[in-house]
Amino acid sequence: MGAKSPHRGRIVIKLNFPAYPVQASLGVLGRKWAFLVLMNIALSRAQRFNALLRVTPGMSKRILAMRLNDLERHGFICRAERTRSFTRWQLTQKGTDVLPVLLTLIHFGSKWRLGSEPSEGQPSNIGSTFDVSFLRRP
Amino acid sequence: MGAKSPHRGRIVIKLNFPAYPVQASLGVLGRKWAFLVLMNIALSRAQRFNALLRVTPGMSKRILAMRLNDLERHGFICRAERTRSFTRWQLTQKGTDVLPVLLTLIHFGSKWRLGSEPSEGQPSNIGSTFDVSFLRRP
DNA sequence: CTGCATCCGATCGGATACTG
DNA sequence: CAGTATCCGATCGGATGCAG
Repeated sequence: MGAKSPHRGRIVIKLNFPAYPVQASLGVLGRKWAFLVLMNIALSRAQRFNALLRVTPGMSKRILAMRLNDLERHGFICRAERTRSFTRWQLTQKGTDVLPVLLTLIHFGSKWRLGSEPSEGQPSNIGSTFDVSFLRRP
Repeated sequence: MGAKSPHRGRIVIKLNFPAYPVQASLGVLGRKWAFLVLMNIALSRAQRFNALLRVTPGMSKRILAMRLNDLERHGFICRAERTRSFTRWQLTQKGTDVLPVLLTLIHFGSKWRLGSEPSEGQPSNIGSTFDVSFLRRP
């Protein structure tokens, strides 16, 4: 993936990413609610449609359905169970591999208290909470 | 930040993030080109307007200016030098703290070859390359 | 060289209502 | 319960031109 070539007597290393992975990631996960949906599927036992809807205040049914489709099409999640009355979603391997990104992002976000800065105004996600009450142990 | 309360005889831990950090981060960095601009400032010696423009094929002047403003207003970057003929941008501490996120994101993106999947179609960033030829050592 | 102003088509996502 | 269909205002970002 790297190539060397002389450049004014110096070593030049040129990396060329055919499809730049960062923006490509953000293209899917950067959409509104997407990361949140992924997290909630990852962490909750409530991987069913209305449950996900409940733990994500402010997100509409339509957006949830869209995000589930996006995430499924891109291989982040899959249907673990599908009866005639409900569907249960779960992470794929790829989806699981995103979690480290998520954690560093949370770490960063927490450190800098994103969302409470003066210039932030009204972030589009204001009021969205992350409810992990489902994490109760038996 | 956490609260315990009884719930059907089990322990319930409820975390409530007043402003959810993930989406808040993405609100700034998730916009098109934003992450890329931040990276190029971080890694290149070419922190000047047209230089950034050159190493980011496909991005328009207007968008670069917008992203620079966004990133500056949110404290990711600042002007290191401003003469009447040019400006040099550099990362702030906050901007530097984003790099770990970036690295995990690159790691993930590389593993899954984002952008080259069948269902990806035409990612919005197609053709954007990450040129680090400026990393030549003296 | 480093931006800002304007225009404009494309896309996004919220509200609401409907369906198997 | 788990979505789909339709509408619509808001926003985004690309193109182009102008300015300090």
